[in-house]
Amino acid sequence: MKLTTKGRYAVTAMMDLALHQSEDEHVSLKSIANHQEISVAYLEQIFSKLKAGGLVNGTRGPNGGYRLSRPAETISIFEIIDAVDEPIDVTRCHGKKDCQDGEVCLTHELWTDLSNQISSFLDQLNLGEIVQTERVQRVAARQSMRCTEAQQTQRVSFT
Amino acid sequence: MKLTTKGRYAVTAMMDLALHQSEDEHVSLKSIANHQEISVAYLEQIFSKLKAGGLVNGTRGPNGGYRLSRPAETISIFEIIDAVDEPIDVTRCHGKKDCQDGEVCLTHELWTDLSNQISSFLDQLNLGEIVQTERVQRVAARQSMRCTEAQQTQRVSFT
DNA sequence: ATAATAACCAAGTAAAATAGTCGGAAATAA
DNA sequence: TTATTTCCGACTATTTTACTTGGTTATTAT
Repeated sequence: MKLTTKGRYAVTAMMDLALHQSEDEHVSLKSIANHQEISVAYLEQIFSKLKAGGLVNGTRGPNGGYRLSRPAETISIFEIIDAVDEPIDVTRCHGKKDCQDGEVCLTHELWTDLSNQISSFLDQLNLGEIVQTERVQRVAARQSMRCTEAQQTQRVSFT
Repeated sequence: MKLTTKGRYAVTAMMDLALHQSEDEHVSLKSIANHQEISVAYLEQIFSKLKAGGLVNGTRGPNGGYRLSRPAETISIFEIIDAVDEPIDVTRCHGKKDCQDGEVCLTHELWTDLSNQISSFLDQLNLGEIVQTERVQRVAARQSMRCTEAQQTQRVSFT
């Protein structure tokens, strides 16, 4: 299967977006980088795919950044991972059923069943609900403290 | 996550074992290699792990080979993959909860939930049941034809 | 006894995938 | 016009995967 750091980062970043975007404000990759300890350069790569997948809109320039293209409740975790990683598919032939001599192999059905299982699980989870859970709120609170500290030390090192 | 060719081959090979072992006969890696198009050398590597995991017993010498260490109905797919691949675990910190600054990251719970989902799905599937499905029986029949052909050509090339 | 067969074992290796970085260009707000 | 930010393509080090190679040991049939 394909569930890599990139996919995890994508979901994390999208949660950060859902947590911090407000009516008229955009969230910059820099702030996400601060919160989540991911480099801006790598986030750029991830967001170019998220954008291509129609999940976010970006605006350039100062005070620019990204926002979700639609309400968090309508964005599933599956969509996010799907946009960023190769498709989730645990079969070897990628569903083509030509695993052995142009015909299905012994275990073909098993892997497609598993693929479906994983996909439907991730598909029923949406960003909005997850972001509202107590646990996520708690972690987010911790992160915004961290962020404030970071900005302070940064200010000190500049003067 | 970890679900690799090795894990797939392991499940395939175990199904082959379940299909072909009889009361007193062992199944050689060579015959599995013939059926499933996996090299004997690679199968050896896989079976050393399956053996270490207590899933199969091997006997050396002519007419030797492997057999399941217990009834196929009591062996789950999860056990097989677990024995051969690294553990199925989609979290980044491998369950240690120290993903970020020694504390859990935003998405930690999400990945553990997914891990559990996958594990329990694979755990409820057992070799015995799967091997008896019509689909598997059909593929197995095709493979034993293939095998007979192979043996015939082999015989020809020797004389 | 000996030859053949088959598991057992350790190490090495080529290719692919992953997880990033780097250097710049274009847009936009102050 | 300068700082900020997205946008874009290419490059690269590391890790993982998917094997192979070259042997050793146990067992059976002849």
